[in-house]
Amino acid sequence: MLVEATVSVQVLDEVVGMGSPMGGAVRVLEAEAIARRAEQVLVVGDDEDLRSRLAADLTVLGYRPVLAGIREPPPSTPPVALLAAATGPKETIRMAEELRSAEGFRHLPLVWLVDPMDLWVLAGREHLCDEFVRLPYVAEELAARLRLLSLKTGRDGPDVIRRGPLRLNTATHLVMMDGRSLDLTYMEYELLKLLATSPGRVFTREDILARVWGYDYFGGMRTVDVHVRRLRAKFGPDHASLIQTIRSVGYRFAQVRS
Amino acid sequence: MLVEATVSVQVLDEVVGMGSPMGGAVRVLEAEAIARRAEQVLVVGDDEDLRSRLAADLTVLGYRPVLAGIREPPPSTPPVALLAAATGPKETIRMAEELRSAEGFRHLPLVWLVDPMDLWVLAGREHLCDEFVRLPYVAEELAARLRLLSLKTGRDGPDVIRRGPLRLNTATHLVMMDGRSLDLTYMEYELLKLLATSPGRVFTREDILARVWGYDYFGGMRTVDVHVRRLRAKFGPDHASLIQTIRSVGYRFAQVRS
DNA sequence: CCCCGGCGTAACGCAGTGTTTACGCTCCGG
DNA sequence: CCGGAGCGTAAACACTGCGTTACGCCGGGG
Repeated sequence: MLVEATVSVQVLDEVVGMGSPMGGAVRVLEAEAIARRAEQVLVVGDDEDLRSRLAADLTVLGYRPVLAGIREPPPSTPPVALLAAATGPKETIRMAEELRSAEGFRHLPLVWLVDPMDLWVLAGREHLCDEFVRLPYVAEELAARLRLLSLKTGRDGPDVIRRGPLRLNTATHLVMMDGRSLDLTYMEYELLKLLATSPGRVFTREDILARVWGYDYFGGMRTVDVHVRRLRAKFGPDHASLIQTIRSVGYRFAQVRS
Repeated sequence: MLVEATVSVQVLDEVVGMGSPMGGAVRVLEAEAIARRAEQVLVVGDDEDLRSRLAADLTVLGYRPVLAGIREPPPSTPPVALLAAATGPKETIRMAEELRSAEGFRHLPLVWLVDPMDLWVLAGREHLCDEFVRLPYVAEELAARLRLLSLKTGRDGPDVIRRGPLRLNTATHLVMMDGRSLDLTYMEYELLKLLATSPGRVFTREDILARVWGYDYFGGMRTVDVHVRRLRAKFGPDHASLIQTIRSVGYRFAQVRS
């Protein structure tokens, strides 16, 4: 499983690496399909017809659909979920809320399938929806949106955080920069994980000390500075600025385009 | 065009300045002024028909479209751009690459308008596309995607204070004016945050010193003046009047439509 | 026992910021 | 028309906060 995932990333990077005209694009799609053969997509909803069509299309696109009804708990934790409700937008909202409040699915990116007439329900509910597709959907659009979503959320799976040149596998504690693995100590890893899980967000030294060192920790603030410096040193000069200093406030992980 | 804009600003300032009773003519001008304050959207491309339809829909949706051809440089730097090409996807790619390599537009979020037949061009070009809309587009979908995009790029959300052309993200400490990011120092940021959280309310220098510099602070009042000046300088001549001086009283943030 | 990696603390210098001062302009009342 | 209060502006000054280095403690493994 781990080996498969690694191979996938490499193949995808190579494919993305070359810019290509029309003929190449087809090859890109095929190669991508092969690369992603292990990637699961959760399809949840009560619209049997839509669900089965999605399953078929996803299979062609190289994903592995995992079907679930609206009341049954999802059988596994795929990196992304499609919400397909026949009973209308109210049911979609309910499913989204339920998934977001369920342990293990809190950060699962949600893709809504929405009738154009029901688009109004999204207003003010953007926190429940990471992406949406207009019905009737087009398979190519679905594929493109899933690709964009995977780039934007920076997650290659439930355990892998991707931020620009950085890969952080929270399951194996493996950290990679530009494909080279970084040897981080425990505190360095925890600090980086905190910052990288919320790119752009500013953390004060108090925040960091409390959340990494523990709420009962009592020590100097400069501890954080020094650990940030050690991280930046291991990042190398090209990527030292991935962690930015906000003077008189704290630190933040840079907002990088994936 | 330039004259219109100038007039609008003057009228707005007057209207804001006094609590004003107004006749019909003033109302019209005020509406223009409000429109000027609305969030700008750059519409660039060679599809005249699509461009004008987008302009009309965006206006209805409360945005302010800024049109540009494919060869002319954009007249300003709005926070988001729509790419509308009639000559097909190759032109869209060219436009995206050009904008991304142009100084000042490097981080401009790009929304592609794509024919379903041309969706393949997106594969491997995700770095040139932050969002896309399938043609023929639906106005409600466009609105929803623009909203989602501004959430994801941090231009809107629960932590963002929106005041006219100003965006103050308290989570990332990022401050934007008309889509351009402002580089503020800590005191400048805190001062602006205080004023902007209560637009229209007048703060005396004592108020400001106590709430920004601390109740135990003891120093000259002119400190506030100097920091206000630096803020206005960074706002630029067009927006310097966002912070208004109330002679013999103090300062206040202008009341603008957010 | 010693060695060594991981971690916390202290000290120092510099760049970036905040503060003070000085001067000129504008507005307004006499 | 004059004078003063209030404010804008620029520049000099003072200092804080951060990066950086060095050092010492602690715990685990050889």
